[in-house]
Amino acid sequence: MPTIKDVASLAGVSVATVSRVLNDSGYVNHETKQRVNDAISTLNYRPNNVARSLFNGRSQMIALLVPDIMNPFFPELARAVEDFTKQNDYTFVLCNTDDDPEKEMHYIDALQQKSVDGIIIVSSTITEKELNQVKVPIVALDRILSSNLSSVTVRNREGARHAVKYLKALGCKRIAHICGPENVSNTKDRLSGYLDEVKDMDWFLSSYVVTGEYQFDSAMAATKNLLINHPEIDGIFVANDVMGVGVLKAAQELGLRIPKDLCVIGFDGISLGDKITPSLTTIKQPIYEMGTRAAEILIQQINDPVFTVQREEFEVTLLERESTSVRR
Amino acid sequence: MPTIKDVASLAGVSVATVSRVLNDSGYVNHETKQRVNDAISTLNYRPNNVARSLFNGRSQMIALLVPDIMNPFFPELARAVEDFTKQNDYTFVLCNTDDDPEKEMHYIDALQQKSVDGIIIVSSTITEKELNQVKVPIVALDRILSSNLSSVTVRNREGARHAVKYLKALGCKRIAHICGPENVSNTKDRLSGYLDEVKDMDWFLSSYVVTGEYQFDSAMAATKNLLINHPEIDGIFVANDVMGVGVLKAAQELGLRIPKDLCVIGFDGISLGDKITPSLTTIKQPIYEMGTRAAEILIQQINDPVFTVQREEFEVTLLERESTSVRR
DNA sequence: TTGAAAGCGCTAACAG
DNA sequence: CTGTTAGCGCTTTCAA
Repeated sequence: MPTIKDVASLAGVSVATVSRVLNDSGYVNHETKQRVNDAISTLNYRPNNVARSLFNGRSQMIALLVPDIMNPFFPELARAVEDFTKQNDYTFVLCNTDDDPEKEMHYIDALQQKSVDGIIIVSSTITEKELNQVKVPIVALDRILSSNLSSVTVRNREGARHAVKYLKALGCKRIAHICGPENVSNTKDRLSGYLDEVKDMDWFLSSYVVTGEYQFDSAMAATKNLLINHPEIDGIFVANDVMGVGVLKAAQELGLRIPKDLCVIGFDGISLGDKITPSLTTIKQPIYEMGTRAAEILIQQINDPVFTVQREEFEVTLLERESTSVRR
Repeated sequence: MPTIKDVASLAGVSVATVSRVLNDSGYVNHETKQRVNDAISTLNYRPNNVARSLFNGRSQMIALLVPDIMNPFFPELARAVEDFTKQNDYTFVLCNTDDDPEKEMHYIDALQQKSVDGIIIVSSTITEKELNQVKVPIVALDRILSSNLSSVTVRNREGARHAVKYLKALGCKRIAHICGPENVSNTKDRLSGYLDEVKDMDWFLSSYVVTGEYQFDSAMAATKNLLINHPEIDGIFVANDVMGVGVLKAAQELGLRIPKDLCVIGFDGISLGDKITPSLTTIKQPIYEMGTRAAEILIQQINDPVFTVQREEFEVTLLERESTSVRR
């Protein structure tokens, strides 16, 4: 790998001059510039980013920490963040934390030791104390972590209410809810929205709420139990789409006809929902816009040291598909 | 952020000594070590990795470049690489290239400028010329890129033959193939395996092979066309599972009963195949083992400068599920 | 308009 | 056993 010195001696100038043309800073004679650029291309020189980072303390690198890379929601989110950060000349890296506080802190430490410029994080487990260890700008995505942290989320509670109202309008008489892990902020919000709509119904039972841990397998198992114990259930609001797919699978294995016997509505709007049969009706989040906005806020905070917490809450929309729509 | 100097002065020693305890190298008095460690913890000192990297030219970072993070195959692969690299004290980063040569080279450049220690790459588009730009150890995964590059792949041709033989054994009389993009090495191998088994059949038509570009949407569209033009088709071997899901969707939209009217078998063995109804029979790759092995080879090449190309080819297995098995 | 030199934080000789 | 010092490759004063 050639260094700036090699370029300098080939061009017959000092390293300072090379640095100037590299960064387009200060004065440099047009001809000299030419010579330097020639040297750069004949040597195929690339500035060493590590040295740059060491000097100015920044790395032009932004990281996204997600809890579960196998849930398609997060790759979709990652695409958005990647696109936006790339457009702004940052290197984007994606890290998977398993929602494990240790892995999370490990990544945060490692990234900071690499002078990462900023972090976008989807987390439920991180604590205020750990957050204080973070010296670089940080934005919470999808979940709210702390009141003094910028965040990008959606109107979870309203979305949940919308889902349940919709099931009612379809004629569902007994509506259950498969929720996420209880420590996740959006689990609580979506559950609240559900309860808003059903808690005063005469048919409501607290056993209509079961957890699926935001995982396919758990959701499938939980649904089978639920439907066996409560065959009267004719509608399920599921707190995310991956679990929604699990609910459909469980219902089909029990021989239920969707949506005739059971209506199912998810939450997220991942493309997987449209790939399966029957396709999954859902409350759609503007995933791409959310990722983009989080990246935008982060970059803004990186550039502007004045600390201003921004909280952005996106609207959600009902996306009607086969798991509810063809009911007759 | 405290530096090694701060630690040194707090502990009343030189930076060299601090460095020694940090790296556990050379002799250092037990008591001194204690003092240094105390200073480290009171300051909450973390060594600056950038400075380390600048000095020794390594970053303890390994990157995986994948063509499509939205295809669940790659997150599954990434999990494996992540786990293994992490166990070996590397920071793992995941980069999405879209199989776009420009994005690919952009990442490779950026990573090298960050002194990345090694790269695992899944690519179809990269050329020998670009490969020569890469100065760090590199391992090809899932696809073969060049004869002088280590690689981890599977027995694609044999797997494909196995798939087709299996369809025949089930009683399929007209078997089609949905293939991947033609520039991908495993597309060719899987196609060859298919042709091995069908090209001499009296029923075989070249129009039984159509491309699905390894994408859900393309595969779904291609399948509809295929089945409308060739209603006699009663079995399809699909070159990957994501397309397999698309084939099932297309067939169901056409009102075909699976597997009674049409048997479908995919290739990959991603967990998605088991989440849908009917679940997708497939030729299963040992995804986790492959990712692990690629990481292992890479780390070996990082540590051992002696250049030895390793080519590892894993066996595949038939995973029988509902898209073929309940045929009667 | 250009160059010399200091220093970003760390490690590894080399002395002592 | 410990300290001094020279860089790793780059950017940025400060002088010229």
